[in-house]
Amino acid sequence: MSSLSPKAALFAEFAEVAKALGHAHRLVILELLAQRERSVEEVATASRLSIANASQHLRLMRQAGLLVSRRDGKQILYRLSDPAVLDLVAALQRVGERNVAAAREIVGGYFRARDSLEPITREELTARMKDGLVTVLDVRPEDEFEAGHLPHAINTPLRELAERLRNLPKDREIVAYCRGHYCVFAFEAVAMLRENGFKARRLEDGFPEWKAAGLPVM
Amino acid sequence: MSSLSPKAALFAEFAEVAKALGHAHRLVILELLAQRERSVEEVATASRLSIANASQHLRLMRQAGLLVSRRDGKQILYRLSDPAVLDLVAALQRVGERNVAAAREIVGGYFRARDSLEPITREELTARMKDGLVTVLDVRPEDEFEAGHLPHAINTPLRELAERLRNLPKDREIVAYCRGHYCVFAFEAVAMLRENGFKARRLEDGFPEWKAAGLPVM
DNA sequence: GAATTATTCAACAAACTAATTGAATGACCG
DNA sequence: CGGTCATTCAATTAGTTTGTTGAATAATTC
Repeated sequence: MSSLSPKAALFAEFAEVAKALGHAHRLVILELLAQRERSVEEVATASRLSIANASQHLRLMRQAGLLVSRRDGKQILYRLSDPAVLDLVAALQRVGERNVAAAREIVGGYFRARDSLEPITREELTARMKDGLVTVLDVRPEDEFEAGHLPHAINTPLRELAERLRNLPKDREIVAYCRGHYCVFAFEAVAMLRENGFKARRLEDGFPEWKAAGLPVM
Repeated sequence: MSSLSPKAALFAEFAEVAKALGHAHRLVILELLAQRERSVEEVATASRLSIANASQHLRLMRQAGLLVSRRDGKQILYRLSDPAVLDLVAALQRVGERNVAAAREIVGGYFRARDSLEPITREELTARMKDGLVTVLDVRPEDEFEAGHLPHAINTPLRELAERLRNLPKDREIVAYCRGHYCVFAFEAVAMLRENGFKARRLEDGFPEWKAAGLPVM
């Protein structure tokens, strides 16, 4: 590295960051950590990896500057190093969605089908919340909800949604959100709600993007 | 791929895009193609790779959706598939610069030293150009200048700058630009100009970003 | 249609990456 | 201070990526 020209060295560093994004498991881990700080074990469990394997992926992303870690008692907690990491992942997903033929097919075949119903933007939702016109539904797991959520949001993890439908208003519009743009929970929730006669829409992306945009969180 | 859940398949596709960015040579090639469409041979020559090697990197990036190619007579010409690719590379560089300790050192040691002089933003430059207050200097190679440049810009490749200093105005501010944020030409040009008593500054980034921002080009 | 030119393909060795296993480390708790 | 728990390290294996070489392909020109 030291023998390279400054520019070549810099580009080599940028390439390291890109490499750290270049694995599906690591993108899954990034989405998990975008919700909240987690221990190695939590990451491993949530992403269905062995502890040692998760630890290795986490170390690699920390070395690339995507994550930072801190010790809390026996545990090591990891989180995103910077909101700019979210922007990077968003840019990656935008290019991926736009340009990759295979991804386009997947998006077309699964996500788009569940989304003929236009998603609502953060701006729109903010306006409607101010007017008290919507019920906001957070369909992420409870622990992620606890770590931060939209103001006045109701938490109902997807698995429990069917049983709790009676608690939701039929007359008001419901806006569901989850982890991010490609999180399936919100798609599924909207589909289920509509099948049961609710007025439901999906927020265009998830909690991390809302928080990163500087909008109020609880 | 077909056996994966839709979300896992999508994340695997995003990972492919990231992998395609994960090599210093490919980032160099992307910077070259951000200036203008080029043939395989031109890319190979400019990036100092063998033809077969350059061809392989280009194919890989095309498969990932970063590039598109077309045939023109005997040659195959490659270009960026979409302006979103520029955003992605910019996001990557931002994270790289912010988070990677090694990169920070390089940036500190080389780029920052040459840039105590604040760079000028696109907005500022647009305003000053309107008032006719600046001379705009394009220090990229001639072929890249020919393919597109800022309005009223003067092209003086860095190698020829020393000989052509007499042709530049001492009383007006000179703003130099080149390929992008991490292109060394503009840094070097500003340093040389200042050593010779000119009022010189650097544009914050390069021609591709200017064009992508929808500003006028010639 | 044969020769020329530009690019890609195929095969290979070297280097690197991913996942697994089990051992080592380091902080906490009784 | 010894035991326990969470994480990391080290070693291994299998698989992937990189760059090189030379042959194959595809369009053009003579």
